[in-house]
Amino acid sequence: MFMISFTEENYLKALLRISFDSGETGVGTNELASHLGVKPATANDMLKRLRDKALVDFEKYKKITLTREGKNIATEVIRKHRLWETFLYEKLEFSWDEVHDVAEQLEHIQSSKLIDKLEKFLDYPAFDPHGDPIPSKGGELTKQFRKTLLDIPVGQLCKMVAVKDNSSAFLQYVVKVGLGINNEIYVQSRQEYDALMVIEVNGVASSVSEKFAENIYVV
Amino acid sequence: MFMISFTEENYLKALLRISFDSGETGVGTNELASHLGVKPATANDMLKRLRDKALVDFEKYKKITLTREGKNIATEVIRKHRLWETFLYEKLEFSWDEVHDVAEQLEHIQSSKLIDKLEKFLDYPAFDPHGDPIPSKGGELTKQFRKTLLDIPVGQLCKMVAVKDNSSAFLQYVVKVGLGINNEIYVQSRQEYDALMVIEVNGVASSVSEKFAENIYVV
DNA sequence: TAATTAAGTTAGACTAATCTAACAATTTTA
DNA sequence: TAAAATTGTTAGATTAGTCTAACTTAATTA
Repeated sequence: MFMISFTEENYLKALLRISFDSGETGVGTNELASHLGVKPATANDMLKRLRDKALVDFEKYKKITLTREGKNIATEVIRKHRLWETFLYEKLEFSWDEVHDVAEQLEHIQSSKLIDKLEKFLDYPAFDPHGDPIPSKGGELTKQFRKTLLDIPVGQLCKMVAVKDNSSAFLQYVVKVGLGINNEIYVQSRQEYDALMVIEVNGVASSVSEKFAENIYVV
Repeated sequence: MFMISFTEENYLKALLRISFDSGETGVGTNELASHLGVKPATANDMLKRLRDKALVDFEKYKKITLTREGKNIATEVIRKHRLWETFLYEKLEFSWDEVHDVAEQLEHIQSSKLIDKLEKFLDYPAFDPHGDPIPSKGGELTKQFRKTLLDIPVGQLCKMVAVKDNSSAFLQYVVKVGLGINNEIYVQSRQEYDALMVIEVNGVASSVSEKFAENIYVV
């Protein structure tokens, strides 16, 4: 098996995440490029290299899909990412919004022994600190149907189980509203015009935007 | 402060290690190149870049030294390396000879918060699993005068405190002889001709070469 | 359906890190 | 001290990953 670089791993991971989030198999070049913060031309070059390595499939001007091997690698990277996040949160006392950026680096450490031992040390966790499922060794990224706060009607109570956006900026905002995993949220009202919502968490009411609401997963 | 790459960090670390081990301040290009497994020309190119960044000092055809800033970065990399080794050994149950290679990757993770929290989690260890001292935050690599097994006269008892060579190959050999940190060694005999020694560890006698003996630190 | 806009690709260039081969300076030694 | 050996440097090339600018194809819409 040939060497796979740090950068290639990031492309594969992005492809899996995008297709997973959108629910569609194929991913576009521009979509991928903007997700990775590179220019479409750059992504196009890399995609050709990944195709040569049989990690992605696509025809000129058509959507991109991961091959089985590409998907396996991407899943493994996500597995590592989420295990490291769990380690940082549970063992090193990192806060919820700090774990992502460091895990972005740690996920690329090459040592299957390391990740297996880490998993054991953490006692085989099923979810990371953001509520996302951790794939098992050689496993799949499980598709769980999830509602967002946007789907909850006015007057209903729900419970936050995970977040979609893992950026530090968003998570700090979530903390500021008084929210965390497993907190209950009561939907007080919603504006027709711009979907601005008033929610109540632990007795404190806050206004949140549509963009905010669609990044909060609830049950 | 400008960005410092993975590779640059390795060059700085190598410069510190070589000058530390040899006891001399200046390091030669060939010496550095062979330590890193690259060609002298490659090392020379990199050294010019490091000089531009004010991390090393040297004049054409002269020995290379680290600047204060270069030394600080190198020391920090070594600090990270040794803390990660301690983590792998103590928390993840890695064996003594397995920790080095993984720590070579982990030492380049950029997050001062991570390394401070890791140090706290490990309860501020002073030595890594190979017996080498862990520099404190912002500290120096302490020069400890150390004798090797080669310095012990026939008929004398000593105690192994550390190893010089951290390669997996060497460490596996050490384990095979029945040696570990803090084990007592009795020097039974030594050949004049090639310095071949017979040592006794826990009642078991073994023959070891000069090369082996000079990589074992004792008190 | 033809024109416009969006999406995707190509060509050519740049930087970092590496190499080989040739050359220059320094050190050793006969 | 002159020749040989060692050590260090330069020039020119290569690869991965990125860019800009120009171009092509596909999708949308008037």
